[in-house]
Amino acid sequence: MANKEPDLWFSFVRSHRVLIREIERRLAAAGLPAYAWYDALWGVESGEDGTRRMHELADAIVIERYNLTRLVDRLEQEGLVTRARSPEDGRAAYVTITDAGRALRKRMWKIYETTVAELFLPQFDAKAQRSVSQALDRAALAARRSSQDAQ
Amino acid sequence: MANKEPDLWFSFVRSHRVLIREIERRLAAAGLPAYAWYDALWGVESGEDGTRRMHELADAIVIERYNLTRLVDRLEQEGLVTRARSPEDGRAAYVTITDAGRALRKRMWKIYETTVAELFLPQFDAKAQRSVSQALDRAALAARRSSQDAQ
DNA sequence: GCGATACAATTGCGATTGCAACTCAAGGCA
DNA sequence: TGCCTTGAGTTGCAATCGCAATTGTATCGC
Repeated sequence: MANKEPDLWFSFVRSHRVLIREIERRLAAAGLPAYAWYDALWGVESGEDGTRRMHELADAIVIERYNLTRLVDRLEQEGLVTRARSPEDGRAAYVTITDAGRALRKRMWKIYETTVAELFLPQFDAKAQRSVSQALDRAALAARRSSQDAQ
Repeated sequence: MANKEPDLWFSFVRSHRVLIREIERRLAAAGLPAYAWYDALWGVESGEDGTRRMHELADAIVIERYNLTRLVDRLEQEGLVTRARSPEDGRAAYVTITDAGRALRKRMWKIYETTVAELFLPQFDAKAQRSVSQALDRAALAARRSSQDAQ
């Protein structure tokens, strides 16, 4: 996949794809929606009163705004979230999770968590889990900074 | 993003998204094609005589076959690869990289490698790079096994 | 107060992806 | 040989994504 040293990087992208693919496969096999829905539902549910502003949510789950708009459209159509505009700031849009949304997220979480706990986490001991996750967070931060610097 | 312990997993997916996004941004800023093309070009180029069979390539770069068909369509249209069928096995299709394909891959690689070397790799020391990449490979293997077992 | 600028969210449209079905060739095996 | 199953690759169509506007609102400087 590369012609030099960064094996770690290629292990990173390859394992990511394979694992996501397997999670998607198990979710689909259980008749549940795609992985992206979980992220969005959790992003909403974890906000104050199960509510979040759109751009805050987009940032949290690392998804482009225009895609979030339409993802939330779909969630709303399924009755998993509701939308509201803010009286204070006319630009702001808020998303709130519904009971159905919470229930679905929980069902997805069972499969999602099992898969991660079975295939991914056991490959790291407790100490490594901490240090690797910190290293990845630093990388994410560096990347965010870099893209902001470039405007 | 989750409601329990697997912080490592969420750091993993978050950092992956942010990093890929930044790589895409830099490639686009340099007027180069998307990240996916790099993968495909490298997958072809790294084969014997710069040639690979379709399904072998799909497997190597972790992409679905039907998507590979169309990705190769686009690469072929741009003159970056050529296609050929096998005389021995009438089912097999071979892809071969062209000089233009090699040149483009090299140009992309400069940006790609710089980004990874700048934002990602420095977060891990040499020992960690080895052990983490092994852990990720084990996870990928486990996931592949799991999906095969399920047929 | 008013125009220029910045922000938040959305939308039109073309490109890409995912699923399921399909074509054609190989490999059993009765 | 003839039939059935499997394998490799592709395609039709619907869903989703990405880019470049667009709309509407807030804020800043004068």
